[in-house]
Amino acid sequence: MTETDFLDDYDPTAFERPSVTVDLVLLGLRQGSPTALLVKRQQNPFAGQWALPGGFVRIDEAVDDAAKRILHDKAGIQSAHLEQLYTFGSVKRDPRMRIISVAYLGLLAEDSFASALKGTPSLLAAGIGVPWTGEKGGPVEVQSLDGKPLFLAFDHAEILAMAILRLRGKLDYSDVGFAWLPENFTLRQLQDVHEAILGTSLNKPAFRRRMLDKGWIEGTGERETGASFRPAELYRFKCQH
Amino acid sequence: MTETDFLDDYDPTAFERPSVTVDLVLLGLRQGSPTALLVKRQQNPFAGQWALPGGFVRIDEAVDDAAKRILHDKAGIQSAHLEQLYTFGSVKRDPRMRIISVAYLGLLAEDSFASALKGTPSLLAAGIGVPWTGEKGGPVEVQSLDGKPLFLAFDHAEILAMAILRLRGKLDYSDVGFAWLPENFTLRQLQDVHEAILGTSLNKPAFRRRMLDKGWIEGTGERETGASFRPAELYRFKCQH
DNA sequence: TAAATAGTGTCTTTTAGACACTATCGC
DNA sequence: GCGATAGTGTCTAAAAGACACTATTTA
Repeated sequence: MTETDFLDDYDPTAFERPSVTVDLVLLGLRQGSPTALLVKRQQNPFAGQWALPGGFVRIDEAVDDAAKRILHDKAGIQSAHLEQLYTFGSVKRDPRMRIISVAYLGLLAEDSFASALKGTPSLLAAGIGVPWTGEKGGPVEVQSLDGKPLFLAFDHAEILAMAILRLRGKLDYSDVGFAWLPENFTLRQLQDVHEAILGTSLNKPAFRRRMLDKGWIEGTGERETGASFRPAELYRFKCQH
Repeated sequence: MTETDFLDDYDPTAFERPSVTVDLVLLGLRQGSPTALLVKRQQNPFAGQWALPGGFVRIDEAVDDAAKRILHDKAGIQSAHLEQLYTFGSVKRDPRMRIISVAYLGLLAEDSFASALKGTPSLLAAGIGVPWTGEKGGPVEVQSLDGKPLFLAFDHAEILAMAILRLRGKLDYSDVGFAWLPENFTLRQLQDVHEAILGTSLNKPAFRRRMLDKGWIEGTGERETGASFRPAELYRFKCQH
């Protein structure tokens, strides 16, 4: 509240305080589909189920910094596109105690995602199921890469659903569409990312026109290598259009 | 963090916990301009400056419920369009102690706004200054209704700026544009609200077409009264298009 | 009938989708 | 030259802006 007449009414030290945590929705692109990084719970509650990586916010640490620290400590990732998503604050979301959790959305480039999986064996890559195609939100269905359904602990399915909606919503007015691409990329790759996020197919000429007209990207003059056909030009994202 | 192997590493009871508060950005429309409700701080820090109404989240209370309670207790408002905005979590945002604040955006219809001002004398209506027109965000300039600049306490100018950007961003894909209107309204009133939020003027025929094509509103067959010229038809918002 | 605003018809401009076509690479 | 994909030209459809025009009410 940070407001003095309220402090008069309620001395904060006289009230029990909630714990505050950060939960990370870490999304990458695997085989053309959005994929989340999860950790398996070893103990109750929700033992054996999967959860978002998370951790406590320390008393001398900004919430944003806690998110970065947990990204590093829990997922072994040095840096990623990280942004605050929403704060989940219902009373009983953790059955043990009052925990308010600030959720963050992190987008991992392909190499980042792969090395996190390799370097931290407790992590699992999970595909995002049907309601990805849905509109309204609500909990999301998640499945392991071999197709088995996974059950997420706590309200984490709801958090994941919100992450996905945010991603879609921000796709065409922010730089989130570039987070899953290497520094230099082809327009085809960019279109693949957009199609994966939106879950639809897009018109090629229209997509090119829009992307080039926005002025967010510029050609490098270089071309992709390794293709057994005509190589496409490589583009790069011009920071801060 | 609601994740057991983390609980093993860090016993939450062993760590000092932050206080969690809610701050409300309560916006109404006064004389065609967006206007915020502020309270004057009586004590240090920031004594004499203006702040957003706020209060502590109780240990047995959902954050959303805290926002509703503070809306009622601090502003005397029974109900309003209230949605979570963002969580401000830097370490030194309150110089006295560690406070993490979850900001909410509330939109008040004209009568609600007026009766809040009347019923709670400590509240002030403040106009929103220049950077309202800006694009990027950053702190916002605020002025009293007679044009004098006001200085907001803490990071509240930043919170207010974010509220404004959120409002603009959600205007054409959500129902926020109706929150400032009575149940029955004319298309001219609706356009005025949109123009106030966007800070631009809009094309009348195009605006009508878009609104009617969306299917969110329906005519009532009634007409406005009290006009000294041709009265306009009254429309109503069809909940949940 | 004058004043003032509600509400509409239509032309132009812009933007998006469809689709076919040309260009260029490795083999 | 063949296969395959990059990249473009152009037609069409849909949406948005501009602007003038008609309609309706009060005074």
